[in-house]
Amino acid sequence: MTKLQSHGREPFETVDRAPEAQAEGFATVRQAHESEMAEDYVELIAELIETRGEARPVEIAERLGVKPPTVTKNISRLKAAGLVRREPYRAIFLTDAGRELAEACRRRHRIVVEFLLSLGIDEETAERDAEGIEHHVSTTTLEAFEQALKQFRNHE
Amino acid sequence: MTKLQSHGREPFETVDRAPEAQAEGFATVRQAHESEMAEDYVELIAELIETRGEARPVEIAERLGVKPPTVTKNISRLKAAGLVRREPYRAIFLTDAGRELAEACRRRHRIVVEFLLSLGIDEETAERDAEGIEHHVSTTTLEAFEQALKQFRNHE
DNA sequence: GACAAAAGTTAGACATGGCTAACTTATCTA
DNA sequence: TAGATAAGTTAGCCATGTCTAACTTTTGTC
Ligand SMILES: [Mn+2]
Ligand SMILES: [Mn+2]
Ligand SMILES: [Mn+2]
Ligand SMILES: [Mn+2]
Repeated sequence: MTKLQSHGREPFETVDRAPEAQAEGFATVRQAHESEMAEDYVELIAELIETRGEARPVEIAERLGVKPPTVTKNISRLKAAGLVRREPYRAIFLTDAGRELAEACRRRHRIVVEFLLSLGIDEETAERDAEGIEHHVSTTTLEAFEQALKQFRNHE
Repeated sequence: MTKLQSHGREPFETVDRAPEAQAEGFATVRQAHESEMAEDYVELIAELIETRGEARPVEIAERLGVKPPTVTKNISRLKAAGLVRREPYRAIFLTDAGRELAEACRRRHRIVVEFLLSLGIDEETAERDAEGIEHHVSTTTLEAFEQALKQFRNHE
């Protein structure tokens, strides 16, 4: 029976983890940030193609809130990564790999947003927070969100 | 009565937002990433001081999974930002501002972890995902998490 | 079809946050 | 207390993702 000195009802307890486990956690976050640019771009490109017929750098820049040269540079990185196909001065297309990644990202994005909405959060906040959160949600957590969402839909 | 062609039970609908709103969302994510290093460091420093008596670069490096020179560089940034006080080759202390930030971050971190745990997620996954998610949780969402947690604790 | 406007690219700069190699300082131990 | 070991720093490199300024290409209009 360790943990004797009980101190008046502390609702949370800081779990202390092994240093390596903690380090791995931070490494996971850094990795997530490395994939983030690609994920947001292909997701957006897929949506632009669907809703506007094509994906143009100007529009990508406008939606992401960055300047056109940033888009040019990043698109060429995506091309090098085999996610998009494109010739200079023309619209941007997704490769099969790009389309696959985009679909996975869109699905994940929607689940995160819907989950936040189910908590009573307003649409604007849900979208904003989801835009960052989505990249840090593991498969396990995504499934938990889906599960909670299902419960919510049955219940209310 | 718009939206005529109903297609077999689509559980999610992609909300299309104004370009500026979307851009603001991405800008928010970028800002969150700018504060992330400082937040993770002060949080960890506070915990090391509490549990080990002092915060040493080696230990910070080990826990973050980075090399010592990275810590040196980042600590000097934190010092420039007024979050940390320290002399070369000595342990690291938090300023009042640093302590305040650390407390807010620790609280937020705990809430996110507890919330994920309440969804049935295992501890290791909860901690890992929370490490990234915490930086993208607005006040609104944090409150919603707390609320859900309260419900959960009452219920089960 | 010429030319103006819009879209896109290139070049070059900058901040951030990682790294290694080599050096300095502090701590431990025989 | 000397010498070895551990801890910490410095210098310099790199990738990422942002920007501005200037140039090129495409598009739209008269
Ligand atoms: Mn995103
Ligand atoms: Mn997204
Ligand atoms: Mn974190
Ligand atoms: Mn993030």
